[in-house]
Amino acid sequence: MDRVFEQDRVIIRDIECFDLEKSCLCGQAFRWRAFDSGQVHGMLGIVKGRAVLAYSDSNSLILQGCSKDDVDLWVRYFDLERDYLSIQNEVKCDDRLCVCFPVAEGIRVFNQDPFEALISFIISQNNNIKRISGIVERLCRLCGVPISFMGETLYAFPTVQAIASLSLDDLKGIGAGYRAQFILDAAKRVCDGYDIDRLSQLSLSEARAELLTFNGIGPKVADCVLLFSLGHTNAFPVDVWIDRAMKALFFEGENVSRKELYAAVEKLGKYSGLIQQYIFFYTRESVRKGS
DNA sequence: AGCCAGGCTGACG
DNA sequence: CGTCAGCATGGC
Repeated sequence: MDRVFEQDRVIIRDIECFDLEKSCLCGQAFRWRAFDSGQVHGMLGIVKGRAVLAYSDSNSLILQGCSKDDVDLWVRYFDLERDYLSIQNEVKCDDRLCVCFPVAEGIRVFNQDPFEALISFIISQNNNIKRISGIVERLCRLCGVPISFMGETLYAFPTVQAIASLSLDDLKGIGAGYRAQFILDAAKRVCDGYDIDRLSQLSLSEARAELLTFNGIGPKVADCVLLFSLGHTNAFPVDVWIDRAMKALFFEGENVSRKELYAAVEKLGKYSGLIQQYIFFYTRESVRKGS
């Protein structure tokens, strides 16, 4: 995985197992969208206030608009240093999980900003991906820092202070509904000094217990934050899709208790969270195509 | 027109 | 411990 620097872009070569579009649109992050610059077609995103147009060319990832100083940030974000080849191969050898491929081939689990993940997944509860994306986007337009990129204005995910100083009506105005209070509570708590990053140092169960003390955060949202932003590759978010899929794949379609389900998850090992993304994508994809 | 969505809370048994 | 209504909103 070597890097080539050009004037306004960086080329990262020799990347295996990376389907950029799938990874950006599979529901783990809510701010990526397809974009056509006229010259290249790729994914447009903004992370930690840095905008980028990312696109693939054979085994290379090209980041247009990326400065030299930010390459490490993106390598970390896209989880490019992890060996997904061996993880995928192991999953393919599992009789119950192999059905996820090649549908889910190339999905990588991103390392998002923890505060953004915290707020985004609070919004995600009892909600659908399209509407979640809309609410997050309106939140960014409401109080995020504007950035000019590729001829348009993008908005960074708001700072902790920016969200903490919103009113309940501001949040209801962008469609957050009953989650408005949860968002505000979380932002105020972080603004008052709660250290989210510290959760990456704790064990999974300790970190879960911490997040469960937030108003509006339960087991599912907690695991999303831990998996998608804090490096807990064995956090395993169970939503309605995963619940159905796990029962179909592991329990012959029978209804089992949450405890039994988590026992099966344990056996998937330290990368169960990554496997969860394969299952999630496969399940939703097969529903979308009908069957 | 209803049902559902990357669920959680509080009440109740 | 498990179950369950209620919750705001809009996509389908």
